[in-house]
Amino acid sequence: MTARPTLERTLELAAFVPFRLNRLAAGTSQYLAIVYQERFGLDIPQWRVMATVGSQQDCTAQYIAASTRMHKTRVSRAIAELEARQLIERASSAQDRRERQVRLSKSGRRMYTELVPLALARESSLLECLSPEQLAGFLTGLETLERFLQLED
Amino acid sequence: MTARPTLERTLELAAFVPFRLNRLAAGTSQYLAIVYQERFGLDIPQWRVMATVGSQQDCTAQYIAASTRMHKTRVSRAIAELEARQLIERASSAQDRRERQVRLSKSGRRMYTELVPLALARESSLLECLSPEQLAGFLTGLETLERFLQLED
DNA sequence: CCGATAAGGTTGCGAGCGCAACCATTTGTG
DNA sequence: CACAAATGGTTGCGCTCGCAACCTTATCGG
Repeated sequence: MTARPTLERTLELAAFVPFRLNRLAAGTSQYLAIVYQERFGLDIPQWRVMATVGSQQDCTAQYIAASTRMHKTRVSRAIAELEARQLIERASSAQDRRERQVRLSKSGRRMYTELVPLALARESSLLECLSPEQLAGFLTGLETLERFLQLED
Repeated sequence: MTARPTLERTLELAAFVPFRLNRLAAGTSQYLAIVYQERFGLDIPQWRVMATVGSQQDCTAQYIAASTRMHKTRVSRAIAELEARQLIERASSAQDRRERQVRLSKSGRRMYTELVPLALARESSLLECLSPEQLAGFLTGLETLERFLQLED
């Protein structure tokens, strides 16, 4: 356990948890990039939109923004690019003509069904470096931090 | 424990660890920003340079880039801004006139001694949401992941 | 029923970042 | 000793992102 008094006069960045979490997140993204980027030519916003639309068809840009925690302009641009690549389709909603329903196209769904197992396998291959007890402990801490920072949906 | 078969055909982003780690890192940065940003007017690169130079005086830009894992251009610009604010000073090295030794100025050191306790306290206040056992388990998993992804110095 | 306000979504713009190219200096090699 | 290659660091450029402003459509209040 790395207990540490609060009154220290120096700060080692390599031991500072916020820094380590940023570094870990970047490393993890890098580790995952090989599946969505090199193989499918998606960047992170596009990948997140694909993942969201794939599991929750007929959703709005707003819903995507909320559940991915991305800014709505970032979502808007990712959607526009995916539509240009004909991976998703948009239809104006009948009830509310401001919003547009987003769904996967045929080729989008094909990519999705190919992409998801690879992404999940990559996640597993990452987490396999942890023993079952380590994984459980890590996820418990992660959940508590998420609740504390109100990061859940 | 969130065991999950690898052959699932759908992916819930909210349960996908790489996504959750990115979200946590962003949330943590946000949580920390109040000390270095609002109070001292530093952005993240500047804050990291300050932290590094403060604990390791007379280091080079290269050393800062390596230990913060930032791109050397990002470091170069952060240093230039901190120098313009007279928080750090640079002196050309005698042995190798390409490199420049970076150190905190008087006012830089004053800011550092004010900043470090606040940052550490903020880190503690974040981690206090975890029980001691949760913290230990979380840090253990974090370390293992760091080793696996080769994120250490 | 009309005007004000809000909500879904897009776009112009400026800031920050990484890549590649560059300058200055040092090190290695014939 | 000279020249090629490597290293520390900076800068031009294009890309991405978030903010603010905007357009369109819905909703609310009188």
